[in-house]
Amino acid sequence: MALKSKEIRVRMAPSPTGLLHFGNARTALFNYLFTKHSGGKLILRIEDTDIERSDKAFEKDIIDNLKWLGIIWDEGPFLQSERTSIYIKYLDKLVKDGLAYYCFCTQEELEGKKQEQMSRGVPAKYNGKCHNLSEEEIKKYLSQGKPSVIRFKIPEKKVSFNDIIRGKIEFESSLLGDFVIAKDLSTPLYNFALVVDDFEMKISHVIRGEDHIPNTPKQILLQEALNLPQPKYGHLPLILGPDKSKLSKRHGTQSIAEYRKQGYLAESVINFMAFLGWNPGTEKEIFSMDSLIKEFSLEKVQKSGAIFNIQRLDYLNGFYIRQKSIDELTELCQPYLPASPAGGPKIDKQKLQQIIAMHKERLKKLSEIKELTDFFFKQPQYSKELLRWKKADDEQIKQSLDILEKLLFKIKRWDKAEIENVLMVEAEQTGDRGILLWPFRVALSGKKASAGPFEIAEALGKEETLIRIKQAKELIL
RNA sequence: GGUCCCAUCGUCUAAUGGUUAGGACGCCACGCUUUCAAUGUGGCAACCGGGGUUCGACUCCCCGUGGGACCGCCA
Repeated sequence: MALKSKEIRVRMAPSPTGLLHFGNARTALFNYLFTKHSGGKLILRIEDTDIERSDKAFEKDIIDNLKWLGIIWDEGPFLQSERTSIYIKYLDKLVKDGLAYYCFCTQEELEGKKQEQMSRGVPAKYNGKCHNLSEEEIKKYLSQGKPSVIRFKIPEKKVSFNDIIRGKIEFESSLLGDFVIAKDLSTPLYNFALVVDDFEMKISHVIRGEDHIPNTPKQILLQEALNLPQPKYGHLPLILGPDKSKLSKRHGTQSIAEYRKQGYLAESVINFMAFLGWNPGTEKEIFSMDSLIKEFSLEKVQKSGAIFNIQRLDYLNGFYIRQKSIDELTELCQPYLPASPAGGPKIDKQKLQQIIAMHKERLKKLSEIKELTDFFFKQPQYSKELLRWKKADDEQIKQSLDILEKLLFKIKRWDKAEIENVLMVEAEQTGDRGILLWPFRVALSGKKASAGPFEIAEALGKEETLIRIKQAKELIL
């Protein structure tokens, strides 16, 4: 049965049994892009039928991070746990119609069967043992309180659907086995609740991970039994770990929250995720959410899985950081910096912006700002050897520091251009600028790699700069 | 084991029967530079294999092979 309405209605249906991770988030993004591109409505549905594993904290994490990413829905969030009365009607009908039945098999019994089937090389599926139970037997077992579940009676037929991304996919339903659709009359399970909800919410397109392909025939059969329309399906390729298996916890933390905490920008994560399985067909690689919406189409989605490549995310994040204004970037870096300098020079807002500005293009993620700029907030600690430029001896280093001290002391207008002017004249005369400039930079930063010494000196201020030169001299003695 | 899905540089990918197989990340070299970045230039690097179809296959078909997903009273 085809959907009557032309309206495009799409759902994101995460289950709150874990944090929002790259897999979920990418699926959510593609749902969002598809919906917005086609002017449809996006519905957020929380699939929390499993009360054991569902957690409000996860639900909150998913919602918060979806918002942070800029993936905004039009309706919901709807919680399946609050919709049981709706499912019950449909479940009831199915049982009354004889299309679903009680099963009293124990889990041990079932597990043994499955192992046996697999070792025999036949499809692992339920054998339909309880399908032939009589009314009396069922009543008896039920009144005895014997544990039971409700299974859907699979009709034997070919089930096929036309996947938007993959084309025709066909299954033989006899290989499926009667699956469990509810624990009891008031506790529906995933496959059942989903089919009812997709109908109730008038979902036109189901866009989800490839791992759901095997669920699709089950859901189609359920739709047919309930006489419900069939939405269109599109199965996205999986995001893979370095070992090419489905991305999961064993590949390390993949939660969006964790990346966010490390200082990845939402725009980088979005741009990155979009290209995991999709590309515009042009050589353009930098996309904002708006331009993604404009150019996205499911037809251009890849069929094969994409390995999660952190280096690319880092590159993108560095790129987006460099696009930020100093104002904005300073704001973003603030949480990663010490609240107040411990023993170092006073740092006001303008100074802070100066410091951020000189590290802008060295940043791959915001959290790195701490390590990069720590010497502004406290006296640097370093070994004497670090002051040595190439094969300079102690005497040479001392001489350089003396010259620096003398020249810097005389500077009236303390800004980086003036400092550079004064020092470069001297540095050029030595024939190797490093003789003067390397110890200068190390004395100020205590690092073997840092931003340029002139801008550091300017930000540090004349007094602090001279203090640090003196400290370097003490080290060399 | 069964079912299903997939297959271009290390990675993400372009190519829709005719290209020196293109771009990006990463890597290497060089330039700029006191260092590290950023940046510029250049380089290395791929059509899984075998059969067809065709004047011509990365592109279409078949068979292998390889990888993956699923086979829950999870979603």
